[in-house]
Amino acid sequence: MKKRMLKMARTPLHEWNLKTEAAIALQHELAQHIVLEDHLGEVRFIAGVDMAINEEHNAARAAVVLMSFPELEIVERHVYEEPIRMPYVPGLLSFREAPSVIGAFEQLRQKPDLIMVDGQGIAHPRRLGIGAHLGLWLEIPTIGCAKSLLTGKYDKEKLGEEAGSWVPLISRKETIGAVVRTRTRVNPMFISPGHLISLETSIRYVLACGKGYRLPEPTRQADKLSKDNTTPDNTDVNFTINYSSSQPDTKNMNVQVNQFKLW
DNA sequence: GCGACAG
DNA sequence: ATCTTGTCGC
Repeated sequence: MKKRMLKMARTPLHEWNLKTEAAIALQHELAQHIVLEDHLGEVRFIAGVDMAINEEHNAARAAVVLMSFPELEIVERHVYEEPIRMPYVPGLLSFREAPSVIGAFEQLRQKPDLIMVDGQGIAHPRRLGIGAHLGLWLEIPTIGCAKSLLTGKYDKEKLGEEAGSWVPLISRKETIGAVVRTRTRVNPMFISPGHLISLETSIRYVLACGKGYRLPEPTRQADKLSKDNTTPDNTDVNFTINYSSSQPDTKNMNVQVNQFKLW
């Protein structure tokens, strides 16, 4: 029997296997469609996504964890693995990671109201970091939560040491995000709206998802799931492997597990 | 021309 | 991203 999952099946926005020049041109084009006003309804479910790479096995593993809000309890967990498609190129991260993340998202039963992505939102050279790109593709509000800076400047002196303090991230005279102290005396996070959300609201949700760690809980859980080879928890993990990303439905195995270690 | 450069 | 031991601080 087949499992029901979200059918986001519609005409694909675009191809993913593009040459550098085409990818850059596409980012400029897509950035024009980003909406930075809040288009959120009641937020009951927030998803966190992250990736892990295993060069040795040429495997890319994407993880998505759906959590209830504001309780922040795990509702669903999915891991999607496939061959690595592209090398990492600063500014073109989404072309390497988004396809896998989308594969993981297609396993979700419950559609999230908000997504926290590991990487930049619009705080990107062409204003289309992976957070913004995923928001456009999925048509769901997204927030970019990066652990380091890609582009932009900020007043390091004015950033307080206490959790909750933040300063704007500026680029070309414009505010493209915020440098947020998510934990006292710990390196800040670089937050920027992805799509269908404002910067103020983005910061609000990131702080509301804080559990005393540097990473907001949804992202932290996804990070753990993509890296850990075992999951000694209560909730099961849906593990899907696509052995041929070039031919999506050729070989695909999907299993429920609570213990896994494929590398 | 010279650096900087998410994960 | 991944590698990789001990160690400083609340």
